[in-house]
Amino acid sequence: MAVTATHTIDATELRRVLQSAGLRVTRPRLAVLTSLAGHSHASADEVCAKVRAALPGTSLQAVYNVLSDLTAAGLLRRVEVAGSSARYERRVGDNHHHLVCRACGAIEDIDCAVGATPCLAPSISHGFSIDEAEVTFWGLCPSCS
Amino acid sequence: MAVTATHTIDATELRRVLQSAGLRVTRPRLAVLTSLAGHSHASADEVCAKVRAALPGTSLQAVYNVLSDLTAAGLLRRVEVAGSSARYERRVGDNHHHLVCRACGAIEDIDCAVGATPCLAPSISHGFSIDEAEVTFWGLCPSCS
DNA sequence: CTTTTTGCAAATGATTTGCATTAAC
DNA sequence: GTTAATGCAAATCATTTGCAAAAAG
Repeated sequence: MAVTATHTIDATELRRVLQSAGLRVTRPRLAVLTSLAGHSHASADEVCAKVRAALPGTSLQAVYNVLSDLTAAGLLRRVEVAGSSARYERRVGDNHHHLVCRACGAIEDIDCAVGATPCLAPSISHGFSIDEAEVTFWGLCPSCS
Repeated sequence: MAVTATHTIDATELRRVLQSAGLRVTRPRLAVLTSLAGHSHASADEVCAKVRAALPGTSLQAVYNVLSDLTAAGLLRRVEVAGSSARYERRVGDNHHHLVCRACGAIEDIDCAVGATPCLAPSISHGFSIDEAEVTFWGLCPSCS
């Protein structure tokens, strides 16, 4: 039976991504990457739900494994925002920041004004060698305000 | 039996703090506030250990209750850093930031260069009304680097 | 055929909840 | 005396771990 065209296009591309990261190409991994297309910030649960739509019977633990492997390989970025479970996104390595709605938890990406890493420097560093400045903007999204 | 002098001084001050926040003055609350003196960033477990030194038999759940009440009353600030349990500090309302060691988890306060809240503004706000910019600087502390 | 992944179950850790007892006011 | 806070146990939630069965290269 033929694989649908839309999946073929994605899969070929994603297959390459996995292989160049030295990871085996598996159905759960392709499904996780596919589910995180666009600029979504999905939790493990949400990813699992989307993955199951394409690959029924996938276990939540398998999703956790995949997310962890892909994050370790640098293919995903794990975003931890106070008060909610971890979220994952495909934008990596560009040092962007996040805007979080206090009411509904919605997350938006915010491009960093400065391209450098870290993009900010504190006045006093207490002798630390700083490699990243993580910025979270808190507020209310248009629908909640 | 006499209360020790050092406790009396603290307690009088702390008692006022609790009362002006509309909270009852209890031994566990005084002990929690005392344990968070200085510029410590302690977890619930650490607070509990310190509290028990002064007030043996205090339950961890009571400490959680107290921390939650005091945070809700604005007497404590809860700091959540990715990868570790929540920490509490007594510096509130001054919009300061944190410096975290990736290796040992040590946390230092960083005064915000700007006094305003939020101290930063993103270039694009996606229609959000932003009230806070939370900044976490990641790096290695002097002992770990 | 060898090694990595998956899937399931069970464990862990942080935190919250419910409720009777106790302490503040 | 009322009302709020404590202490204990049990529940919950996100996440990790261990191991046998299945799939990838």
